[in-house]
Amino acid sequence: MATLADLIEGYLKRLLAVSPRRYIDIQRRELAAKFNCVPSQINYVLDTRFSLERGYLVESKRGGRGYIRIYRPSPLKIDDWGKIFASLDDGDFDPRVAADFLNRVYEEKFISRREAKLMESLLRDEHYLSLVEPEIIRRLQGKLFEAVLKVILKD
Amino acid sequence: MATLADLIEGYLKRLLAVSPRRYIDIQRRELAAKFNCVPSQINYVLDTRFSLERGYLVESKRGGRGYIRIYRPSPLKIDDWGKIFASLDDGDFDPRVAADFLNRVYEEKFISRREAKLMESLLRDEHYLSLVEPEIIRRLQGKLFEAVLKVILKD
DNA sequence: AAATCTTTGACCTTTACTGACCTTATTATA
DNA sequence: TATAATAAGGTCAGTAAAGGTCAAAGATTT
Repeated sequence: MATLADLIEGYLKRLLAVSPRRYIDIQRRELAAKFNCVPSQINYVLDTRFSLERGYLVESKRGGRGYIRIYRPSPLKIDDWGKIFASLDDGDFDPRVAADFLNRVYEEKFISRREAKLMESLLRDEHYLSLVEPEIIRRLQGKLFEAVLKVILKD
Repeated sequence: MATLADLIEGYLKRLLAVSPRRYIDIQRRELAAKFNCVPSQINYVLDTRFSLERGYLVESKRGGRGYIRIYRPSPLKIDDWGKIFASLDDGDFDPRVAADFLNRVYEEKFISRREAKLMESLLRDEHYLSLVEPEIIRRLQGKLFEAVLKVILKD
Protein backbone atom coordinates (compact mmCIF):
# COMPACT_ATOMS: atom_id res chain seq x y z
CA MET A 1 0.00 0.00 0.00
CA ALA A 2 1.06 3.51 0.83
CA THR A 3 0.76 5.50 -2.34
CA LEU A 4 2.35 8.89 -2.60
CA ALA A 5 -1.08 10.38 -2.02
CA ASP A 6 -1.35 8.42 1.23
CA LEU A 7 2.02 9.67 2.40
CA ILE A 8 1.13 13.27 1.71
CA GLU A 9 -2.22 12.82 3.40
CA GLY A 10 -0.56 11.43 6.50
CA TYR A 11 2.00 14.19 6.57
CA LEU A 12 -0.66 16.88 6.40
CA LYS A 13 -2.78 15.23 9.06
CA ARG A 14 0.17 15.05 11.38
CA LEU A 15 0.81 18.72 10.81
CA LEU A 16 -2.82 19.46 11.57
CA ALA A 17 -2.75 17.36 14.71
CA VAL A 18 0.24 19.24 16.03
CA SER A 19 -0.82 22.71 15.00
CA PRO A 20 -1.86 25.06 17.80
CA ARG A 21 -4.37 26.67 15.45
CA ARG A 22 -7.44 25.31 13.76
CA TYR A 23 -5.63 25.26 10.43
CA ILE A 24 -2.28 24.84 8.77
CA ASP A 25 -0.78 26.83 5.93
CA ILE A 26 1.32 25.17 3.29
CA GLN A 27 3.09 26.10 0.08
CA ARG A 28 2.00 23.91 -2.79
CA ARG A 29 5.30 24.07 -4.66
CA GLU A 30 7.37 23.48 -1.57
CA LEU A 31 5.32 20.46 -0.54
CA ALA A 32 5.48 19.03 -4.05
CA ALA A 33 9.24 19.46 -3.99
CA LYS A 34 9.45 17.72 -0.62
CA PHE A 35 7.65 14.69 -2.05
CA ASN A 36 9.24 14.83 -5.48
CA CYS A 37 6.07 15.21 -7.45
CA VAL A 38 4.27 17.71 -9.61
CA PRO A 39 2.32 20.44 -7.81
CA SER A 40 -1.00 19.24 -9.11
CA GLN A 41 -0.48 16.07 -7.13
CA ILE A 42 -1.08 18.19 -4.06
CA ASN A 43 -4.43 19.21 -5.46
CA TYR A 44 -5.25 15.58 -6.04
CA VAL A 45 -4.58 14.82 -2.40
CA LEU A 46 -6.62 17.79 -1.26
CA ASP A 47 -9.52 16.88 -3.52
CA THR A 48 -9.63 13.24 -2.56
CA ARG A 49 -8.56 13.28 1.09
CA PHE A 50 -9.45 16.69 2.47
CA SER A 51 -12.80 17.17 0.84
CA LEU A 52 -15.77 18.90 2.38
CA GLU A 53 -17.47 15.54 2.55
CA ARG A 54 -14.76 14.44 4.89
CA GLY A 55 -15.27 17.48 7.01
CA TYR A 56 -12.26 19.47 5.92
CA LEU A 57 -12.16 22.95 4.58
CA VAL A 58 -9.48 24.19 2.25
CA GLU A 59 -8.90 27.72 1.11
CA SER A 60 -6.06 29.24 -0.85
CA LYS A 61 -4.57 32.34 -2.33
CA ARG A 62 -2.73 32.57 -5.64
CA GLY A 63 0.06 34.84 -6.70
CA GLY A 64 3.06 35.97 -4.72
CA ARG A 65 2.82 35.00 -1.07
CA GLY A 66 0.22 32.52 -2.07
CA TYR A 67 -0.65 29.64 0.22
CA ILE A 68 -3.05 26.80 0.88
CA ARG A 69 -4.83 26.72 4.20
CA ILE A 70 -6.38 23.53 5.52
CA TYR A 71 -8.83 23.68 8.40
CA ARG A 72 -9.39 20.71 10.64
CA PRO A 73 -12.97 19.51 10.90
CA SER A 74 -14.86 21.73 13.27
CA PRO A 75 -16.35 20.35 16.50
CA LEU A 76 -19.86 18.99 16.40
CA LYS A 77 -22.65 21.28 17.48
CA ILE A 78 -26.01 20.30 18.83
CA ASP A 79 -27.43 21.81 15.71
CA ASP A 80 -25.61 19.24 13.55
CA TRP A 81 -27.47 16.39 15.21
CA GLY A 82 -30.70 18.20 14.54
CA LYS A 83 -29.96 18.65 10.88
CA ILE A 84 -29.10 15.02 10.41
CA PHE A 85 -32.28 13.86 12.11
CA ALA A 86 -34.33 16.30 10.10
CA SER A 87 -32.92 14.96 6.84
CA LEU A 88 -33.80 11.44 7.89
CA ASP A 89 -37.49 12.12 7.68
CA ASP A 90 -37.92 14.18 4.55
CA GLY A 91 -36.66 12.56 1.39
CA ASP A 92 -33.27 14.17 0.98
CA PHE A 93 -31.00 11.99 3.03
CA ASP A 94 -27.44 12.36 1.78
CA PRO A 95 -25.09 9.50 2.63
CA ARG A 96 -22.07 11.69 2.15
CA VAL A 97 -23.32 14.19 4.68
CA ALA A 98 -24.09 11.31 7.00
CA ALA A 99 -20.60 9.90 6.53
CA ASP A 100 -19.13 13.29 7.30
CA PHE A 101 -21.25 13.46 10.40
CA LEU A 102 -20.17 9.95 11.43
CA ASN A 103 -16.58 10.91 11.08
CA ARG A 104 -17.05 13.82 13.43
CA VAL A 105 -19.00 11.76 15.91
CA TYR A 106 -16.08 9.36 15.86
CA GLU A 107 -13.48 12.07 16.26
CA GLU A 108 -15.34 13.43 19.23
CA LYS A 109 -15.23 9.98 20.75
CA PHE A 110 -18.95 9.36 20.86
CA ILE A 111 -18.43 6.10 19.03
CA SER A 112 -15.53 3.73 18.48
CA ARG A 113 -13.68 3.35 15.23
CA ARG A 114 -15.32 0.00 14.66
CA GLU A 115 -18.77 1.35 15.33
CA ALA A 116 -18.10 4.12 12.85
CA LYS A 117 -17.11 1.57 10.25
CA LEU A 118 -20.15 -0.53 10.99
CA MET A 119 -22.44 2.39 10.52
CA GLU A 120 -20.61 3.67 7.50
CA SER A 121 -21.01 0.39 5.72
CA LEU A 122 -24.78 0.94 5.73
CA LEU A 123 -24.26 4.07 3.70
CA ARG A 124 -22.68 2.33 0.74
CA ASP A 125 -24.94 1.99 -2.27
CA GLU A 126 -23.43 -1.27 -3.48
CA HIS A 127 -25.37 -3.33 -0.95
CA TYR A 128 -28.69 -2.05 -2.22
CA LEU A 129 -28.13 -1.56 -5.93
CA SER A 130 -29.14 -4.95 -7.21
CA LEU A 131 -32.17 -5.18 -4.95
CA VAL A 132 -34.02 -1.88 -4.85
CA GLU A 133 -34.72 1.14 -7.02
CA PRO A 134 -32.29 4.05 -6.73
CA GLU A 135 -34.88 6.41 -5.19
CA ILE A 136 -35.65 3.87 -2.53
CA ILE A 137 -32.00 3.42 -1.60
CA ARG A 138 -31.75 6.86 0.01
CA ARG A 139 -34.89 6.33 2.03
CA LEU A 140 -33.70 2.96 3.24
CA GLN A 141 -30.30 4.31 4.14
CA GLY A 142 -32.02 7.08 6.05
CA LYS A 143 -34.22 4.65 7.96
CA LEU A 144 -31.37 2.35 8.85
CA PHE A 145 -29.06 5.18 9.77
CA GLU A 146 -31.75 6.50 12.04
CA ALA A 147 -32.14 3.10 13.63
CA VAL A 148 -28.46 2.74 14.44
CA LEU A 149 -28.13 6.33 15.61
CA LYS A 150 -30.92 5.67 18.03
CA VAL A 151 -29.07 2.69 19.39
CA ILE A 152 -26.13 4.96 20.10
CA LEU A 153 -28.24 7.66 21.67
CA LYS A 154 -30.08 5.24 23.92
CA ASP A 155 -26.92 3.69 25.16
CA MET B 1 -5.02 -34.35 -8.84
CA ALA B 2 -3.81 -30.88 -8.19
CA THR B 3 -5.29 -28.25 -10.43
CA LEU B 4 -3.74 -24.87 -10.87
CA ALA B 5 -6.41 -23.47 -8.56
CA ASP B 6 -5.29 -25.96 -5.89
CA LEU B 7 -1.69 -24.90 -6.26
CA ILE B 8 -2.53 -21.24 -5.91
CA GLU B 9 -4.76 -22.02 -2.95
CA GLY B 10 -1.96 -23.88 -1.23
CA TYR B 11 0.54 -21.16 -1.94
CA LEU B 12 -1.71 -18.49 -0.45
CA LYS B 13 -2.47 -20.59 2.61
CA ARG B 14 1.21 -21.13 3.23
CA LEU B 15 1.78 -17.40 2.98
CA LEU B 16 -1.02 -16.83 5.44
CA ALA B 17 0.35 -19.42 7.83
CA VAL B 18 3.70 -17.73 7.87
CA SER B 19 2.53 -14.14 7.96
CA PRO B 20 3.10 -12.27 11.20
CA ARG B 21 -0.07 -10.31 10.55
CA ARG B 22 -3.69 -11.34 10.39
CA TYR B 23 -3.66 -10.91 6.64
CA ILE B 24 -1.51 -11.02 3.55
CA ASP B 25 -1.40 -8.55 0.69
CA ILE B 26 -0.88 -9.73 -2.85
CA GLN B 27 -0.77 -8.23 -6.31
CA ARG B 28 -3.18 -9.97 -8.64
CA ARG B 29 -1.07 -9.46 -11.75
CA GLU B 30 2.12 -10.51 -10.08
CA LEU B 31 0.60 -13.68 -8.70
CA ALA B 32 -0.96 -14.51 -12.05
CA ALA B 33 2.44 -14.05 -13.66
CA LYS B 34 4.05 -16.33 -11.09
CA PHE B 35 1.63 -19.10 -11.96
CA ASN B 36 1.48 -18.35 -15.68
CA CYS B 37 -2.22 -17.76 -15.84
CA VAL B 38 -4.66 -14.96 -16.51
CA PRO B 39 -5.38 -12.58 -13.64
CA SER B 40 -9.01 -13.59 -13.41
CA GLN B 41 -7.86 -17.05 -12.40
CA ILE B 42 -6.84 -15.47 -9.12
CA ASN B 43 -10.39 -14.26 -8.64
CA TYR B 44 -11.63 -17.76 -9.26
CA VAL B 45 -9.39 -19.11 -6.54
CA LEU B 46 -10.46 -16.39 -4.15
CA ASP B 47 -14.14 -16.95 -4.89
CA THR B 48 -14.06 -20.70 -4.54
CA ARG B 49 -11.40 -21.26 -1.85
CA PHE B 50 -11.34 -18.14 0.27
CA SER B 51 -15.02 -17.43 0.64
CA LEU B 52 -16.72 -16.17 3.76
CA GLU B 53 -18.38 -19.55 4.12
CA ARG B 54 -14.96 -21.02 4.56
CA GLY B 55 -14.13 -18.39 7.11
CA TYR B 56 -11.95 -16.17 4.97
CA LEU B 57 -12.31 -12.53 4.20
CA VAL B 58 -10.95 -10.77 1.15
CA GLU B 59 -10.80 -7.08 0.40
CA SER B 60 -9.14 -5.18 -2.40
CA LYS B 61 -8.37 -1.82 -3.86
CA ARG B 62 -8.26 -0.99 -7.56
CA GLY B 63 -6.18 1.56 -9.34
CA GLY B 64 -2.49 2.29 -9.14
CA ARG B 65 -0.86 0.52 -6.21
CA GLY B 66 -3.95 -1.58 -5.86
CA TYR B 67 -3.83 -4.81 -3.88
CA ILE B 68 -5.79 -7.80 -2.68
CA ARG B 69 -5.79 -8.49 1.05
CA ILE B 70 -6.69 -11.90 2.41
CA TYR B 71 -7.49 -12.27 6.10
CA ARG B 72 -6.88 -15.41 8.10
CA PRO B 73 -9.95 -17.52 8.76
CA SER B 74 -12.04 -16.31 11.62
CA PRO B 75 -11.18 -17.87 14.97
CA LEU B 76 -14.88 -18.04 15.78
CA LYS B 77 -15.85 -21.54 16.84
CA ILE B 78 -19.33 -21.75 15.52
CA ASP B 79 -20.53 -24.88 13.83
CA ASP B 80 -23.13 -23.35 11.60
CA TRP B 81 -20.73 -20.72 10.36
CA GLY B 82 -20.87 -21.97 6.81
CA LYS B 83 -24.64 -22.14 6.73
CA ILE B 84 -25.00 -18.60 7.99
CA PHE B 85 -22.73 -17.25 5.34
CA ALA B 86 -24.20 -19.31 2.59
CA SER B 87 -27.59 -17.87 3.43
CA LEU B 88 -26.40 -14.28 3.25
CA ASP B 89 -26.43 -14.06 -0.51
CA ASP B 90 -29.10 -16.43 -1.73
CA GLY B 91 -32.65 -15.75 -0.63
CA ASP B 92 -33.02 -17.76 2.55
CA PHE B 93 -31.45 -15.52 5.11
CA ASP B 94 -33.13 -15.97 8.44
CA PRO B 95 -32.94 -13.00 10.82
CA ARG B 96 -33.66 -15.22 13.80
CA VAL B 97 -30.75 -17.47 13.02
CA ALA B 98 -28.63 -14.39 12.53
CA ALA B 99 -29.76 -12.99 15.86
CA ASP B 100 -28.76 -16.23 17.59
CA PHE B 101 -25.46 -16.06 15.82
CA LEU B 102 -24.97 -12.50 17.03
CA ASN B 103 -25.65 -13.60 20.53
CA ARG B 104 -23.00 -16.27 20.36
CA VAL B 105 -20.52 -13.83 18.91
CA TYR B 106 -21.30 -11.43 21.71
CA GLU B 107 -20.90 -14.12 24.32
CA GLU B 108 -17.55 -15.04 22.89
CA LYS B 109 -16.61 -11.39 23.35
CA PHE B 110 -15.95 -10.72 19.70
CA ILE B 111 -18.26 -7.74 19.76
CA SER B 112 -19.46 -5.31 22.40
CA ARG B 113 -22.97 -5.09 23.68
CA ARG B 114 -23.54 -1.90 21.73
CA GLU B 115 -22.19 -3.39 18.54
CA ALA B 116 -24.53 -6.30 18.98
CA LYS B 117 -27.42 -3.91 19.35
CA LEU B 118 -26.35 -1.95 16.30
CA MET B 119 -26.22 -5.07 14.20
CA GLU B 120 -29.39 -6.46 15.61
CA SER B 121 -31.31 -3.37 14.64
CA LEU B 122 -30.63 -4.17 10.99
CA LEU B 123 -32.51 -7.42 11.41
CA ARG B 124 -35.79 -5.80 12.29
CA ASP B 125 -38.33 -5.82 9.49
CA GLU B 126 -40.01 -2.57 10.53
CA HIS B 127 -37.32 -0.45 8.90
CA TYR B 128 -37.91 -2.04 5.53
CA LEU B 129 -41.61 -2.78 5.46
CA SER B 130 -42.92 0.42 3.95
CA LEU B 131 -40.19 0.61 1.34
CA VAL B 132 -39.54 -2.81 -0.18
CA GLU B 133 -41.30 -6.05 -1.02
CA PRO B 134 -41.25 -8.77 1.64
CA GLU B 135 -39.10 -11.14 -0.40
CA ILE B 136 -36.55 -8.42 -0.90
CA ILE B 137 -36.33 -7.65 2.80
CA ARG B 138 -34.56 -10.93 3.58
CA ARG B 139 -32.06 -10.42 0.81
CA LEU B 140 -31.32 -6.87 1.94
CA GLN B 141 -30.93 -7.95 5.52
CA GLY B 142 -28.56 -10.63 4.35
CA LYS B 143 -26.46 -8.19 2.36
CA LEU B 144 -26.30 -5.65 5.14
CA PHE B 145 -25.59 -8.25 7.78
CA GLU B 146 -22.77 -9.53 5.64
CA ALA B 147 -21.40 -6.01 5.25
CA VAL B 148 -21.29 -5.30 8.98
CA LEU B 149 -19.95 -8.72 9.80
CA LYS B 150 -17.09 -8.11 7.44
CA VAL B 151 -16.23 -4.96 9.33
CA ILE B 152 -15.99 -7.00 12.51
CA LEU B 153 -13.96 -9.75 10.93
CA LYS B 154 -11.40 -7.35 9.54
CA ASP B 155 -10.86 -5.62 12.81
C1' DA C 1 -23.91 -37.97 -21.76
C1' DA C 2 -24.65 -34.69 -18.27
C1' DA C 3 -23.09 -32.13 -14.66
C1' DT C 4 -19.66 -29.76 -12.46
C1' DC C 5 -15.33 -27.61 -11.99
C1' DT C 6 -11.49 -24.99 -14.13
C1' DT C 7 -9.40 -21.76 -17.21
C1' DT C 8 -9.37 -18.04 -20.43
C1' DG C 9 -10.07 -13.48 -22.47
C1' DA C 10 -12.59 -9.45 -23.75
C1' DC C 11 -14.32 -5.54 -21.72
C1' DC C 12 -15.16 -2.46 -17.48
C1' DT C 13 -14.32 0.50 -13.28
C1' DT C 14 -11.46 2.71 -10.03
C1' DT C 15 -7.46 5.17 -8.42
C1' DA C 16 -3.04 7.53 -8.92
C1' DC C 17 -0.25 10.63 -11.23
C1' DT C 18 1.56 14.00 -14.81
C1' DG C 19 1.95 18.08 -17.67
C1' DA C 20 0.35 21.73 -20.51
C1' DC C 21 -2.05 25.72 -20.09
C1' DC C 22 -4.69 29.23 -17.21
C1' DT C 23 -5.66 32.75 -13.44
C1' DT C 24 -4.37 35.76 -9.78
C1' DA C 25 -1.50 38.49 -6.71
C1' DT C 26 2.74 40.73 -5.62
C1' DT C 27 6.95 43.05 -6.75
C1' DA C 28 10.25 45.39 -9.51
C1' DT C 29 11.03 48.85 -12.93
C1' DA C 30 10.58 52.20 -16.77
C1' DT D 1 2.26 55.33 -11.64
C1' DA D 2 1.58 52.18 -15.20
C1' DT D 3 3.24 48.02 -16.57
C1' DA D 4 6.09 44.10 -17.02
C1' DA D 5 8.07 40.30 -14.61
C1' DT D 6 7.64 36.92 -11.29
C1' DA D 7 5.61 33.90 -8.13
C1' DA D 8 2.30 31.65 -6.57
C1' DG D 9 -1.95 28.34 -7.05
C1' DG D 10 -6.03 26.04 -10.25
C1' DT D 11 -7.97 23.07 -13.91
C1' DC D 12 -8.56 19.44 -16.77
C1' DA D 13 -7.71 16.01 -19.86
C1' DG D 14 -4.86 12.25 -20.68
C1' DT D 15 -2.20 8.11 -19.28
C1' DA D 16 -0.98 4.30 -16.55
C1' DA D 17 -1.73 0.92 -13.22
C1' DA D 18 -4.16 -1.67 -10.77
C1' DG D 19 -8.39 -5.00 -9.81
C1' DG D 20 -13.56 -6.83 -11.22
C1' DT D 21 -17.07 -9.23 -14.05
C1' DC D 22 -19.06 -12.46 -16.88
C1' DA D 23 -19.77 -15.59 -20.37
C1' DA D 24 -17.81 -19.04 -23.10
C1' DA D 25 -14.65 -22.74 -23.84
C1' DG D 26 -12.24 -26.69 -22.03
C1' DA D 27 -11.47 -30.45 -18.69
C1' DT D 28 -12.91 -33.70 -15.34
C1' DT D 29 -16.20 -36.43 -12.76
C1' DT D 30 -20.40 -38.88 -12.18
